[in-house]
Amino acid sequence: MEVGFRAFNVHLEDNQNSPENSDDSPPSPMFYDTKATSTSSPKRSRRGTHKRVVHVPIKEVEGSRLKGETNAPPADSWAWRKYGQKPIKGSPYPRGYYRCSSSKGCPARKQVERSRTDPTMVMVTYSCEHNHPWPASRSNNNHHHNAPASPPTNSTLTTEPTNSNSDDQMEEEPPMLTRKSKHDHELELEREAEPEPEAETEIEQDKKFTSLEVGSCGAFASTNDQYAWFSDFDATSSTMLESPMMSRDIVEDSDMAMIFSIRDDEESFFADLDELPECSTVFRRREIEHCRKLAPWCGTTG
DNA sequence: CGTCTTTGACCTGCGC
DNA sequence: GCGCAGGTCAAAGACG
Repeated sequence: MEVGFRAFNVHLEDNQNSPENSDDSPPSPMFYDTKATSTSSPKRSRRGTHKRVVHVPIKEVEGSRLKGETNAPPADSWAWRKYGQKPIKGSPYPRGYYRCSSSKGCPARKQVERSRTDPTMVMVTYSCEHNHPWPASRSNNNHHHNAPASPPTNSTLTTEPTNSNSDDQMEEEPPMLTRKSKHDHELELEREAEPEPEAETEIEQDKKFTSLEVGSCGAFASTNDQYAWFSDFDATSSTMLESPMMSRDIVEDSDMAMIFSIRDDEESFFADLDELPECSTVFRRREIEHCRKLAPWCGTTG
């Protein structure tokens, strides 16, 4: 199973400086101005939508790789359907275009492209938000272990999604699961179904987050389901922190700041875990503990 | 049979 | 206004 959707680098595509460019050379102007301000045409509005760029280690992606896809989409719990692929000038890797297939009219889209400078990373650009709740079937399972992660809020570490309203909400980047990975994911969930000691506290956290989330992600029903996918992240502190969703609130916490500072260590730590395809359960536990060390509030109610 | 991937063509936005 | 590049559509084929 995909260890989860770990965004090692999350950036809000805010016109201005997209730091991520530092990572990937900025050959494509898109990264700088894609986020236009007017979403006039519902159809092809290249710059009409806000985009969030997430860097994900290819390793994770491999887990969900579909038939030798060069850059399979990192797994999140939404169902994505590929509708196009294009070679990008300046990049040796093509960019894949995916749209949410969980719901028919869902405008959510994402672009998956391997990093030019770091082939081990894939850049996932999300645009538009889901106009439907988190897939119920999945959320049910997810609820088994709601992670105490972090407050689901929009925004990101670096920039505040001025994007406003609807577009931004995408934050809900769900731990997506592609067709095949979905199955695996569910199997994993079954294995993990066992309640954990932290369960209660996690629930508390969940409640807490629930209240927080409301309002930030208004586009779709703000319910636990909405963030059910969080469970996929689980206590993956590192993931959560960098997830576009939670970043903002988290960052507000001084503790979190510390976490960010140590993120490098975490990365290496989790990187090793990545190697383990089915360590999700252990992984989560360790993450939780780790998280607690880093942030006392993590995994506890107070 | 339904869904998804692939792929070429078309459309739109932007820079010159 | 023209050309380039990115983004999307839609048909065909593949897979479960």
